This record gives sequence, C-alpha cells and structure tokens, in this order.
Amino acid sequence: MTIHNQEIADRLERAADLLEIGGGNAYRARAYRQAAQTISGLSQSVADLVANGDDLTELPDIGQRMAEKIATLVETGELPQLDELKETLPAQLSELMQLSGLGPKRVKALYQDLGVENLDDLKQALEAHRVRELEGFGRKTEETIAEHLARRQGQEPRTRLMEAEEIAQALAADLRAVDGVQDLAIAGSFRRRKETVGDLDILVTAVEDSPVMARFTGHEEVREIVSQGETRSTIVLRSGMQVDLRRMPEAAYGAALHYFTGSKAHNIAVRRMGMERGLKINEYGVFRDEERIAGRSEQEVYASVGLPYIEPVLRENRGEIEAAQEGSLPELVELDAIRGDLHCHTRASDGHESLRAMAEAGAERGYQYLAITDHTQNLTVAGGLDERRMNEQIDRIDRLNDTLGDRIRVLKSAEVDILADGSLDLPDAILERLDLCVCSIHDKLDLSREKQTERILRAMDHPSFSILGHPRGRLIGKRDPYELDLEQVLAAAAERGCFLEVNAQPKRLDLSDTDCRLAKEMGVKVAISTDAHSRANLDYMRFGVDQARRGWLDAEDVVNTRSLEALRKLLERP
DNA sequence: GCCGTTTTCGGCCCGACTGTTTTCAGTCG
Repeated sequence: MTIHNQEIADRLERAADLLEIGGGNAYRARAYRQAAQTISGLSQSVADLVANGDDLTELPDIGQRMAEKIATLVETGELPQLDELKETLPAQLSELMQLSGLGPKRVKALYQDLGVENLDDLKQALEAHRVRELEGFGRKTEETIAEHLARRQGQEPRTRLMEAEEIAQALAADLRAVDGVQDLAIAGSFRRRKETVGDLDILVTAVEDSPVMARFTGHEEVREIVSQGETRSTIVLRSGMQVDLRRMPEAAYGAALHYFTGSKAHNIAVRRMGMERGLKINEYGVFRDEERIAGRSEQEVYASVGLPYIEPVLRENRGEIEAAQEGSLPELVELDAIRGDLHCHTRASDGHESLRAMAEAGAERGYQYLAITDHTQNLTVAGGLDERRMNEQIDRIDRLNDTLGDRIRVLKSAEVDILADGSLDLPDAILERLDLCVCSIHDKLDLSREKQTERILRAMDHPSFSILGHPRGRLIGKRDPYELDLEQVLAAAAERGCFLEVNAQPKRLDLSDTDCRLAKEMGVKVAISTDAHSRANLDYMRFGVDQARRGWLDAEDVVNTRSLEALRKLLERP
C-alpha cells in the first residue's frame, strides 16, 4: 500500500500543529509545514522517489533529517516524531487548530486549563461559558470561537473557481462603481486561477474621501462583518464566501497586488531574496532603509530582486523563482492559441443541442475544428450510441461538413467507454471511420490501482485510441480520483503516441495542475477540451487553459493549438 | 528543522486587526 503525497503532507502538518501547541522552537514547526507544502505541490509520487532511491534533500525545504523522516514514513507508514508528540499531547488538538480564531497559544490554554482535547470538549466548554474565564480570553473571544465552531458543520471549505468567479465579478462591479475608486483587482488564489478558492482578496486604490470601505461592509450581500478598519475589512457574504477588501495608496499598488496575490510561499521566497539584497519588501513597496525604491507595478517589485515578471498562475513556489533566475520560465499557453475543441456532446447522447448548433457555436469562437464526441453504448444513462446510431452520426457529420464550407470542420469522434477489461466500447470497423477517439472510464471506478492502470494501458494498445478523457475521474469536492498509477499511464502514452485530456469542466479540471506538469516532464502532450454539453459550455475552455498554465504548459504542449492539418498528423499513431 | 554572495551558527516575512489590556499578545493572511 503506497502512501500518497497528500497523506505525507497531512502527517507533517499534524506534527507541526502539535509542535506549535507544545511550545518549543516555532521554527522547527515551520520546517515541518514547509516540507509539507513542498510535498503537496509535487507532481511525482514521493513514495516512488523513495523507492527509486532518489535524494529527497534536493527538494526545497527538505534537509537530511526531514528526508530520513519521510523515508521512514514511506517505508513503515509511521512517523515516529508524530507518535512521540502524541504521547505528550492529544492528537486531536490538531483539529482545534483548524478553527478560525484558534492558534497554538489558545489551543494550549484550552487544553491545559480546561482539559479541552477535541471539538466536543470545546463545544461543552463554550456552552458552560468557561472559556471566557481563561486569561487572555473574554466574552467576545468565546462568542467568536463558538460562531466559527457552529459554522464549521457541513460547510464546504473551498469554492470552485467558476462559482467564485460569479461572486467575485458581481461584487467587483459594484465596488468599481463607487465614487472615487480608481484601480481594483481581485487578487489571491483567484488571480492565480487555482481550481478552488478559499476566500476572495479584493484590492482597491481610491481617492481620499471615497466611501468604498463603507460601501463594502454595507453591501446588501453581507451576512457578517468579521473586521473593519481604515485599510482593511473582512466580510462574509450570504453565499458563505469570505471577502477581504484592502485599500492601498496608488504608489503601492503593484507591491500590494504582488503581496495579496501570493502564494504565501512565493512571497516569502521573494522577500527573502530582497533581504539578501538589503531590501525590505512588504505590501507598501520595496524599501532600502526608509526609502521606497519600487512598488507601483509588480514588474518593479520583481525587478528589484533581479527577476523577470512571473505570471500569477506560476506563483506557488514550485520552482518558478529558480526558473526566472535562469531565464527558463515557460511561455505559457494562451486562450487565443486554442484552435479547436476536441470533446463535446450533442442531443445524440446527453448533450442539449443539435450537431449543427454546436458546430456553429464552435465557428463563432473562431475555431478551425470541433470534435463531436457523443457517448457510446455502454453508458446507457447518457443515451450512448450503438453501432447503428454511431454510423448514422458519422454520415450526418459528413453531410454537415459539406454545408459548412471552410467556416469550421467538424471532426468525427466519440467519447468511447473503456470497458473494465480495457477493450473499447465500439467495434473496430466503426472506430476506424472516426477522425479521433476520446476514451474515458465511466464505471468500475473502484478497481485496484494495478487493475485500473492495466485497464487504461490495454485500451491505449488499441490503434484507434487518441486521447484519455478526464484521466483521473475526480469531481472536485465530490469524488476522489480513482486509484491509478499516472506515471505508468504517461509513460505508456508517450510510447504509443497517445494524449491525455485536460478536461475544462470547472467541476473536473482533470488533469490537475501538478499532473499537467508531470505530463510535460514525461513528454506527453495534452488536449484541453471542454466536454461541453451545450453551446455555452464551450466557454469553459478558459478554465482548462488556466489549469494547463498552472501546470507550466506552453502552446507546444497542447495538441489543439495546432492547425487541423498539423493535428491530423499528430493524431497518426506511430 | 532548514539554510548559506553576512555559510556550519544564527538567523528564520511582516503588517493589520481584535480583544483584552492600558501597551500588547494572538491570529490571520
């Protein structure tokens, strides 16, 4: 049973929590957190690295001692340091740390003075009003903790990017309309285009007497004002989304935008570079002693530490700073570079529109080609096509292409089910009539890692296999990816000339950012496809492009940036 | 516990806001 990167990161985080609560050297706890961060952002499996005898100390923030601990964890499933900590402190104190308003000091006080060991204990202590009697606590603190505890139940902690976008853009539009507002940006993980967003960070510059802060905290969608000040306020909207507004002087806009865009790890790394140069970098600018030497734009901030501009999607401290220093940052793929969509549905299966409507919608977006990929017979719930209906669909596409001229080319395709034994869900005679095949798994999601991997490898052996659709099968926040050895799949794809999909559906975004990066490292190109079930869904393309950009992909790495001619060539199996 | 153009010790990002105090600790991002 191999341990996943996320589990390793979680154990290290838990150890960090307990170290902080226990007091002692706070920097030691931070070292555990930083190691956890490095590992959760890694594309390769740490377990595999250890198995290969790779040197983990080459990874950032992992030294000799941490590498040994991780190796032990991978090999034995145990982290002895964590077990030792658990002997002195209850492990569940780590959960209390997750509650907003509770940090190590307060958790320690709750434990030592009130014997609170877990969330249930905390609830009882709050109800008995014993918390307010602790030194440093008070009535207000007790109430805040109680509120956060109550809200925690059954709440989705992160919002998918698309939903966050709807909320953010509406609010931003209202704030832009306030008197005296000059610049406004939505920063944070939203600007980095992370697949999910925890809260929104909005940044404004405004003339001195602008009522923007008051209009923010007084907005009709506000459910709760968490804090309010001259330059910073935090609210919770009725949707449950927490939003920060920061008001900055114009001369500091770039520095503030950089600061609030994050990620935290990226900022810390940049600030460290500043320190080495005798500079202090904060949200108000870059300072040498008391003098501000940069801050109006982000470019200035980067230039002050000798770096070129780094795109927000790359700011995760996953090697972008080193790449910037070496001048080897990728030229990220742009939405404009996409020449067609290789995965969409019509009414023939579970789509909502006609073939012609989808083709027209593709042409409106300036696409050169659009692949129609209705489901196949195995997926009965979606009205999948059998042999006869598939043949009819192919003939219909031929006739449609005759009427479309050079406006757009509709490619004959299907989203073919990969059956449990790895065979494809339509006879070869039909598959051969298709321009390409997107092949996906829709059932038997709970096979073992070995069997699921084997299933896909076998499917890829089929000469008609072109693209592996939504390769991990995850639904963000709803369903975990199925067990799969992605590296083995990528190696097989590279060998056979197959591609993997970046499914741009906001609830899928599958491959993930780190998966994209792994694909690139292993020499496998991707198709960014919307899996559209309606014309409007074709606009999901930008979410897929953002995900690919977060995975460091350039236009070369993406098959559907090619002209139709070049695409056809690429689709020919070696 | 990590790290090194101040390098094997002695640093480790930094400011805003809140609540409990009355000058500051704790938390957050």
